[in-house]
Amino acid sequence: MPNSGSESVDDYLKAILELSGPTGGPATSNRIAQRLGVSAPSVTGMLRKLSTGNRPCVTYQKHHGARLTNEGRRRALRIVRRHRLVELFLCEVLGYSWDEVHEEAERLEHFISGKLEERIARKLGNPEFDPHGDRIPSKHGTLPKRKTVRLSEAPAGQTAVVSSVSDRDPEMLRYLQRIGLVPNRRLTVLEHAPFEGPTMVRLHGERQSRGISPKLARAVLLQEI
Amino acid sequence: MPNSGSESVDDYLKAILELSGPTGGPATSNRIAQRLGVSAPSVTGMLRKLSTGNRPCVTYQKHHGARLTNEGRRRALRIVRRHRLVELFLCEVLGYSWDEVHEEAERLEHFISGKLEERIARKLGNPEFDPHGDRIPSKHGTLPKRKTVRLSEAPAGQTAVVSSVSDRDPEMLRYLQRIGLVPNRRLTVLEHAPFEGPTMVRLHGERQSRGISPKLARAVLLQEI
DNA sequence: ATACAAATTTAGGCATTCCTAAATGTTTGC
DNA sequence: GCAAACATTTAGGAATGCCTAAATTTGTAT
Ligand SMILES: [Mn+2]
Ligand SMILES: [Mn+2]
Ligand SMILES: [Mn+2]
Ligand SMILES: [Mn+2]
Repeated sequence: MPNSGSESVDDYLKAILELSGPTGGPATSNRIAQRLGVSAPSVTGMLRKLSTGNRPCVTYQKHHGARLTNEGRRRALRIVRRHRLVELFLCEVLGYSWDEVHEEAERLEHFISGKLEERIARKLGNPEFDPHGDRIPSKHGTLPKRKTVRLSEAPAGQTAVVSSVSDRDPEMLRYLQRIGLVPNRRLTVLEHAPFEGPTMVRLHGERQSRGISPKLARAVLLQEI
Repeated sequence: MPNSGSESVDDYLKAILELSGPTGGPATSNRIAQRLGVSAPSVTGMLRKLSTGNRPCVTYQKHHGARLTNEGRRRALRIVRRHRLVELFLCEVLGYSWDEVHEEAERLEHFISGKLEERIARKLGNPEFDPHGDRIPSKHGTLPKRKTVRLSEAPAGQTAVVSSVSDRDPEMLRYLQRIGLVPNRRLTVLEHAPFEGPTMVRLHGERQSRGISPKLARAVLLQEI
């Protein structure tokens, strides 16, 4: 079976994809362990397994982290596609709110057949973005990368549009929704207050400026307009 | 964790529920093994496990099969509810045909959260029947039993309505659909031809009578009108 | 250059769930 | 009532994927 892959394997590949970032640098054991909530030795074992076989999913050098192979990247993107399609489907078709969908998708992503993936995508009109503003990889495994910057690192004075927000913390999502810091919202970055202070922003269409905690500001990606 | 239950456990409980039939008699190891496609020793091991713990799901006496406890029945019915809701959802919302849904539901049934179950049921208007005519257990785990008889055992001369059809063989389902032998269809049983011959029926609204193979006739349940 | 701290791997185990081969219990035909 | 036929359990073991404790390696800071 050249095409197996368990729930665990899926999650490791996805974690490596996300930790590699836009650069495609190696993901270290500890980062993977932290993200997946497993011990570091478990990661070592899995990396060894993923890097062997006739179609390895990662290249792995002891003590120097893991990178996805083309095969691994293809698989990871397929899971990400399913994850984001499921999230949007739950919102659009079943009335979920955007803070409820990530947890559900994290489970379901592993059990969506190719046929179901296709039907969901068709039902949604082959969408390009999930509810949090993240791009949905194409059915062929391509994912155009956007030039984005974290709100926490955007230069003061810049006017930009919210590209996406992190989807992992429901409470955070509810707060972002409440203050209107959602994908496609325009805003101007006023300043980053010193000593780990808030990032001050003005959401377009509102009079008052608003302070965003560093933690929140790191969870919001902006795109130039 | 009193409320765990893996995919495997789910499938064993469901198998025991279905093999017990309306009488609630014990399900034997070999029948369970055959239905789940595992070896008999695997079943013995699982039954031993399921029958112990602080909230056993089955009662089990060596060499004499297993019965569900109330707890086990509750769990099994929850899986059956999810299975049938998923089947109907795939048909109604995602355009699946009735021969495609069983396989997909067999996988997904294990990963539907209570919340998702609820949303699906609501979207479908709290339906009572799945696409093959089987009753969907209520959210509270009740399943009214219908008085049915297999077409293969219905008395000649009886006029009845198709109650449900077995959903496990896609090819069979496509054939049944093609000839119109579907839930709610009325028909009259003409005779059972000897030597394992066909059951002759007349579907109401058709002129010609039709021969149904014993195998097919065993897969169709009738209800008196 | 070296010693320490941090990151990572190795060693040894546990839980699940499955398997085959062998032993044992149950049922049935005579 | 008994032996063969059949059903079921026991014994022993494999694959996954996880863990903790104990090495080991790496990189940094004197
Ligand atoms: Mn998500
Ligand atoms: Mn996942
Ligand atoms: Mn089914
Ligand atoms: Mn199943």
